[in-house]
This record gives sequence, C-alpha cells and structure tokens, in this order.
Amino acid sequence: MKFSAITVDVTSLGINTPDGFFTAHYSKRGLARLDFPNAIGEKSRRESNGRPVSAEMQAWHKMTTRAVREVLAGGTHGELPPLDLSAGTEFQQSVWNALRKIARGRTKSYGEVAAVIGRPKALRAVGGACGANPIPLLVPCHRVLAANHKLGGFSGGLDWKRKLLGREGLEFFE
DNA sequence: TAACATTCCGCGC
DNA sequence: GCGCGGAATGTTA
Repeated sequence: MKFSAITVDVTSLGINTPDGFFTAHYSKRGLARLDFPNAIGEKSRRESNGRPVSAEMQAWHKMTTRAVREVLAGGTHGELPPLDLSAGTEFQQSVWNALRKIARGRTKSYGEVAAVIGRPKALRAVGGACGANPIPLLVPCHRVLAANHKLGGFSGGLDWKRKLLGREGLEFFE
C-alpha cells in the first residue's frame, strides 16, 4: 500500500530549548515532522518562508514548543497539535500509534510493540518503523528497547535516547 | 533484492 | 552472566 509522495507545502518553525534548536514542520493537517538540533549540516533553519503564519499554525506551534520543553525536562507533555502522519504507511502509523500509548517512564521491547499491533512476528519491522518516525519525543520511540533491556538504536543518536530515558526517571540508563 | 533501531539458540569463556 | 555468530522474520525503498 503505497502512496506516492504528494507535494505539500510545509512551514518550518524553530523551537529554542536548553538542549538546542529544534525545527518543527507543519502541513495543513498538523505537525508533520520534528527535527533534532543535532545534526549534520543543521539544514535549513529558516523560520517560515517569510510569509505570515496562520493563527491556527501559531497555536499548534505554541503547543508543540511547550510539549517539547516539558518532555526535555522529564515531564509529561500536555495537549498536542494534530499530528500529520500521512507520510507513513499503514503499518508505520499503527506502530506510531501504539508508541504514543507508552506512558512516561515506561518502556516496551520491539517484540511487545509488534504484539500490540497484532503482528507478533513483525518485530523487526517495528524497528524500521521507529527509525522512520518523523516526530521523535512526542511519539516516544526512545521508550522502545531490545528484549534483553538493552538500548537498541536511535536515529537521532544513542546519547539522546539515554538522556531522554534518564530524564524520565529510568536511573538504569543514566 | 537487499537492507534494517530484533530475537532466539548454541557456543566458549 | 556476557559476547559472538548465524538463522528466521516482516516491511520498506
């Protein structure tokens, strides 16, 4: 089931946090992507395209900003803007949906997540879906560990995963 | 077809 | 217990 990429104009807005400058991308449907500060050429960090941002989008960005800061501080995020997950396949969306149900400070293994969505043997694919997750932090892909309670991997860098888990109170990973 | 952010089993240490 | 090698596994580009 594929959906060839439609071109949707997205607006990029920055989020300044004690941990760096995140970038949020919004489509008409909601928050479509969230980028870590990290990284490689720190791509485009331009704020919107010069054009005024709609009131609705400003409201979304306000929620996103607050949510990101709260998560970084180790708390629970409050209200979130609508998430635009239309970029993912159905399988990926069901995985991301399952991830959102993991409470703060809790973890699941890739196998458990696979079982939750009714495909116990697709555990390997769950890993792939996590890697494709466009909205880390808000979709807590960092709470998924390997079965033996090992870290597994993380797109944004394993140090992030450790840091986030540590701030949620899992002292094991400090 | 060839990757994988997996997991399980059997080794040897 | 820990680490390594190898095999089976579902989804994706």
